[in-house]
Amino acid sequence: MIAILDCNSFYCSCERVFRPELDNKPVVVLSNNDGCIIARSDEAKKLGVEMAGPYFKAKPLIEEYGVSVFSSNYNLYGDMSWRVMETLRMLMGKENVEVYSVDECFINLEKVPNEQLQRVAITLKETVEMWTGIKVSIGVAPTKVLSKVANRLAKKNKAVTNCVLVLDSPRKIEQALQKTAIEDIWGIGGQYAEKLRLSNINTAYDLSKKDLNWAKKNLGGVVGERLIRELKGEKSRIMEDPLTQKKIIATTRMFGSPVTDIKSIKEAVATYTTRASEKLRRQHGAARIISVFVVPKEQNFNVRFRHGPSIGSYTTLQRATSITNELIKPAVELVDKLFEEGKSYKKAGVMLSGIVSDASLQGNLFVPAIKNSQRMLMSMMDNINCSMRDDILKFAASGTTRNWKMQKNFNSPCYTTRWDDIKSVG
DNA sequence: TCTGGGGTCCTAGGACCC
DNA sequence: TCTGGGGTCCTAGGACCC
Repeated sequence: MIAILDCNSFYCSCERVFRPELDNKPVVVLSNNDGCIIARSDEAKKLGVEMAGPYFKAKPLIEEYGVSVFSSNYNLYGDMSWRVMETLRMLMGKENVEVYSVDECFINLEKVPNEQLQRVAITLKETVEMWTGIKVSIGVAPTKVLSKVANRLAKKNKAVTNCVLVLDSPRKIEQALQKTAIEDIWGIGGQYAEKLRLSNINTAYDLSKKDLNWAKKNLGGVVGERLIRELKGEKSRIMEDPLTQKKIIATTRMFGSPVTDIKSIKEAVATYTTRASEKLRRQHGAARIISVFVVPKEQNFNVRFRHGPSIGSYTTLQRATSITNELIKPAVELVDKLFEEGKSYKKAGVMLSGIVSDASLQGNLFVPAIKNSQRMLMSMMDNINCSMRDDILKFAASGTTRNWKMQKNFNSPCYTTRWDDIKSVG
């Protein structure tokens, strides 16, 4: 059996751990740039605050009910996430925990006898909550997709399930599938849901009855086929190796306000490249392809949502590298190619791909070998930036004024990752 | 006035190779 | 009087996830 453990209203819960007076009060967390709402506590959901809705639209409601508002604080969430995952790795063995996202992970329960599943799940839940202060929900079932179904129902009926639901018999699975609408299945998005509804397939149960060839034709080939296998209880998505490296590393941001000068865009791109190469070094990788894109601010007021077209280009380097300044140079050159005088931009991004492991770096006969001193400099900068504040050390290309920086008007302190911000007691 | 950021996997089609 | 078949790699684009 497989479990999925998922933190309840994760970002809100993180904020509340350090502000216990907000327990049982409505709380929301905003996306970067304070643009839209990306997490809501149960109390905020009940008030009718919508997920992913723009903040300015929900503002009247938020003010009326005195909802607490936070800008996103990814240092805090990343650290709290690590604590949750580390707790589970300690309890179940790290080879049995697959981190799926910042607030979710799959847990392999193959070795747990069926009659103990419920007890084990409850122990996991209680231990995580006690050690980290973060509330979680757990769904257990024979496959990943079914465990997602279980998890969703566990959360939906908190009063009955206490946030733990085990689907350990064909009858329980069938009932759960009947209670799950087609668009609530993991892997069915808006497009497919609409298509399926037109064919009169309305619940997960209906879909589980379709045959595999039908899925192959109508549900995106092997992806759909696997999904239906999973719904039928046949394992088709296995536990994945936690050590695999990311294939793409991206750092992209909206600007705090539209930008019209190339210098600011170059500074932003240099800064994003710095961030991205830090992520790259963290997984001991090196990248051979660097792409840069910019998004012009649309002139048409009717196009209000979803980023307009982005304009991008990429450079393939002679050899893979993880050294920041070797990546900044081509990145900034790409900006020269993309930027158009007189245009106004609202977003830019950097993506690293063609990633190989640092250990297996392919040399290229025509470029000199990497200098060790560069490597040491990089790792020193990473250490200093990590242990002190963000960005204490940076490259001159990143600029010092940064009027493109995003807005964050409701920031909470970095309680767990910055010495100056640690809570004092008594 | 004002709508995020960072990923994954898959398919199709073209280029190229033997 | 007639032009294969199979494989790999790359890119663009679609769909989905949290």
